[in-house]
Amino acid sequence: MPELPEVETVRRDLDRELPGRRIVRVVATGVRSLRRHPDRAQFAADVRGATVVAVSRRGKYLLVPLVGTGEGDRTLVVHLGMSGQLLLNAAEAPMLAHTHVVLGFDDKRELRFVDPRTFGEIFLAPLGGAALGHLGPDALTDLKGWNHLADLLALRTTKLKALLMDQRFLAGIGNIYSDEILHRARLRWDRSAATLTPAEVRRLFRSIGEVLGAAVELRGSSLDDQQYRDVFGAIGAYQGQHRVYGREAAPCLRCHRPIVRVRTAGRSTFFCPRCQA
DNA sequence: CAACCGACCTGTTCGC
DNA sequence: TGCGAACAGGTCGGTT
Repeated sequence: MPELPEVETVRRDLDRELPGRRIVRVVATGVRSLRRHPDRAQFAADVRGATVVAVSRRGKYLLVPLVGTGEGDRTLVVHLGMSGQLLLNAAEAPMLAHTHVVLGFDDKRELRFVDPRTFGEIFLAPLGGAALGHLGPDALTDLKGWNHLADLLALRTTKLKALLMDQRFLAGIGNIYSDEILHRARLRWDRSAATLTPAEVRRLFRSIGEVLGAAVELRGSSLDDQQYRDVFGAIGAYQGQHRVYGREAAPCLRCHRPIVRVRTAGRSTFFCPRCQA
């Protein structure tokens, strides 16, 4: 479910709400959500009593550095997977099904990790550790210019969409935003990365920033009004700006020809065969 | 290195 | 109305 804009929306809200708050209660029941911590009681003991320093993000991972954890300071890392939500609730609010981890704060609020499909996870990592070492530059904050992107693209023969979604190449882009970025850049999903002209690299660079930036402004995409929610339970609004994703057979908003959907590597890709080349 | 596949899960939607 | 199949924003590991 959540890609960079959704995770960034969660990050911004949590970074406004949590720093300075102390964790006074931990419920750590989710075996799969805490799969890196076979000893969940130990995880709870390590987190209890710690104070949130800040909330940052790298790609689709949320990073919550803590001071005062069991064995020195560590970072709480959260990945939402396909169906994960982080909700900031009053302690007395009813508990949703599939709530796997609850952090109770010293202001009577709780941060709850809810995740029906359990593809997401939560774990503690050493501060500044190598837990996320496989990630490439963050697609929103680390791309310094179109030459930087040109350098990354050089020598890559992969298809553009696969490359944009490869978290080792650029961190944060998933199935929705890769399609939206490539449509805005007027590039086909199956173009080999190494064949881009300088003008095309520039279009791709601009499109990455514009699509992700606009999606963050609108607090992400909530496709079926049930899935992605921000920490207050509200949906995003960027789905109303989608130009290709979920629009099979609908007219392209640029050239009015029908949008086409293909399945590759088990997932849907939407594009306009006329204006993407 | 690149492309594809199944696996990991639950919930919702679609077609008969 | 019922029921199985298909599908869903992600990632990993294995195979070709």
